[in-house]
Amino acid sequence: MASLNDVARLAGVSKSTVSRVINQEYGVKPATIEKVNRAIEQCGYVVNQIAKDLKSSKTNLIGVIVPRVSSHAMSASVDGLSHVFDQKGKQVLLANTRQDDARICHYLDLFNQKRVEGILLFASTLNPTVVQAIKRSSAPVVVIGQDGSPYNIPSVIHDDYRVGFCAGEQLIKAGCQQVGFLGVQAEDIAVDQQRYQGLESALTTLSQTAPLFHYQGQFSIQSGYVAMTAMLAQYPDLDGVFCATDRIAIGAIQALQAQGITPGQAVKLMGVGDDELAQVVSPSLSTFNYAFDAAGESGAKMLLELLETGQSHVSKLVMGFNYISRATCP
Amino acid sequence: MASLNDVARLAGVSKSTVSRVINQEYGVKPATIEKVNRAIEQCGYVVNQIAKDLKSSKTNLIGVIVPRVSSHAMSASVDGLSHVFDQKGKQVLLANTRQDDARICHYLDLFNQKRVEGILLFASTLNPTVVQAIKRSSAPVVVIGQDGSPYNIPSVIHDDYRVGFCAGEQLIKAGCQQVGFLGVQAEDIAVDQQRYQGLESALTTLSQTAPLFHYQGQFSIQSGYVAMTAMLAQYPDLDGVFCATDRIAIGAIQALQAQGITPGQAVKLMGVGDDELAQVVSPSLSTFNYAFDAAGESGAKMLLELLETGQSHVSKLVMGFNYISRATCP
DNA sequence: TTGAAAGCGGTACCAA
DNA sequence: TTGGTACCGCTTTCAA
Repeated sequence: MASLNDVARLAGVSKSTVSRVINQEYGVKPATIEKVNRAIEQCGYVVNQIAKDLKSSKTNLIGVIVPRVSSHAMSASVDGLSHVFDQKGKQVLLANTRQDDARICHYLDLFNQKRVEGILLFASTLNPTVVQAIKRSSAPVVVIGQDGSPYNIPSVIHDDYRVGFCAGEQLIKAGCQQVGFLGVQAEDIAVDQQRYQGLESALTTLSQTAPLFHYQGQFSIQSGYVAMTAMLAQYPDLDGVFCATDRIAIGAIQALQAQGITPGQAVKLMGVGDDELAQVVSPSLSTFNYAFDAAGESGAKMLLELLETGQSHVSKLVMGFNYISRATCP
Repeated sequence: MASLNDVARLAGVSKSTVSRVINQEYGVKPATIEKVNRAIEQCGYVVNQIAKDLKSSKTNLIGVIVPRVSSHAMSASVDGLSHVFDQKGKQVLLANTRQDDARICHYLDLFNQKRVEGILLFASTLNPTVVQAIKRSSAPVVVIGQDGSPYNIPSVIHDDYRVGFCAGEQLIKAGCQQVGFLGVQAEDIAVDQQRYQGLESALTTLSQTAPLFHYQGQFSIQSGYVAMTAMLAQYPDLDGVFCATDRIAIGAIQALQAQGITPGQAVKLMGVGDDELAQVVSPSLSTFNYAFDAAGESGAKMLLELLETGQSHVSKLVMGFNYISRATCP
């Protein structure tokens, strides 16, 4: 592949001159420009950004680590953030951990070697190993989805505790007295712990009851189905279920229907995330709108501010939400 | 940020020696290794992969261009391909055109400057400008989703014509006699043209009729709704609709229901893609299973083979599909 | 207006 | 076993 040197030789000028022409610098004789451009054309020269990056120690690269991309939350977030970075001329290096948290550290290190300017980490857990890896990263890291502020890590989170509380409120308002929670792994503070605690708080505060159960499954329709089936057997009297995600809720709906129960009547339920699925499923699923694209954008902007000013004024950004009432909890 | 030189000075040895220690090369005195490692620790040295990349002219970088990531097809494909690249130690540089085809060329050029080793392009159109940009790319390009073989561009495609034909077959078998097509922009050969032509061929061959209409809208539920509403007004007698994607079909279902028509009875319909939505919507949507994750993987493997052997034995890979019969076309 | 040379942070060959 | 040095491809003084 042709280099500056090749072009220079071909045009019969020096490297410096070619460099000047390429970067449209001031003070090159038009005739020389012409000569050089012909040479560039002739040998199909393409700038070597690697060499430039090395020389300037600037890569315009942003690392993004995700647990997977095929979920409403992830794909919307990635669309959001990529737009922001795009406008700033930053390129996105994408790493997919496939839900294997151990790989987070691996990618954090790899990204630092590649000299990314900053890293956006979509975390489902924030264990000590990960925190440590973040701490030793030279590139600033913004965490999305979990609260890193206790470790002084700038984060964008959803208002998970309050969502749980609202869910409790709504279920109580709808007349539920036996309410359970379908969550995920305990390590997921945001999705499992916070949402559960919010619910618990609402139930104790507003109706002097405690959640009937706290099931911990996976992020899938399948898992929601299994969970709901099991809980239904164990607590035949339950009349309200708060599901940590819409997909889990969809599984729960299917499980209820399999038992001849119409969701929204004897048993009310709701999910979180406003996945397109929620609008489409029948009966339609009451849920909370989480602005995932905005969260991605916000994380990106936060990181950019961190890069530009050396520090961000916001150390923790809590995204709001809206309750969307549909058929499963009218 | 500390460099080899800094470490060398700190350890009182030469760059070469530090390099040897870092790369665990053979023939360094244990005491020296110890010294160097202490120095590395002390100044927090991190390998500069940019410098290595320049020296070795090898980046381990793969460029991936997508029109957007928040769709079932895209997100599943990206999950698939990232797994394959991961295993080979390749990193993914992700570009999001946001459905703006003009940006494809921009990214192709940018990626070449960044010296990616290869490019995976998810295309919704393959216009002459794009073809030209692909041709001048030094990094090999594999196209996914559109057939580039006429231009001698290796591609992974879905069997769009045959899907259209099968859809026609199924609708006819279900008794439909007035069948229309809800497509997308004409530039999308695969999704709009091929699927339509397959349908047309089935109808003319098997029932000596022609499609009632060929509507061209967008890739969204909303657009499907609008389209179905309009077509229903124009062709009140229609009894079968083939939708280019599941999301369009979902919109169509909602439009039918808004008119008091039960999809699957007087009007049968089916989509393409086996989006999770199709399983969840009510009545459930008959569709064709496209293995998007496998398509992503295949594209990745094809590209890797191209990189390793200099040329691929496969120049066009056609992915199969399965018909999934559900309530909208029993 | 142009060229020579140093340097970004590594690797690799040759000498010592 | 170690160090010196050239070089990867580009930018950027400094001189000419």
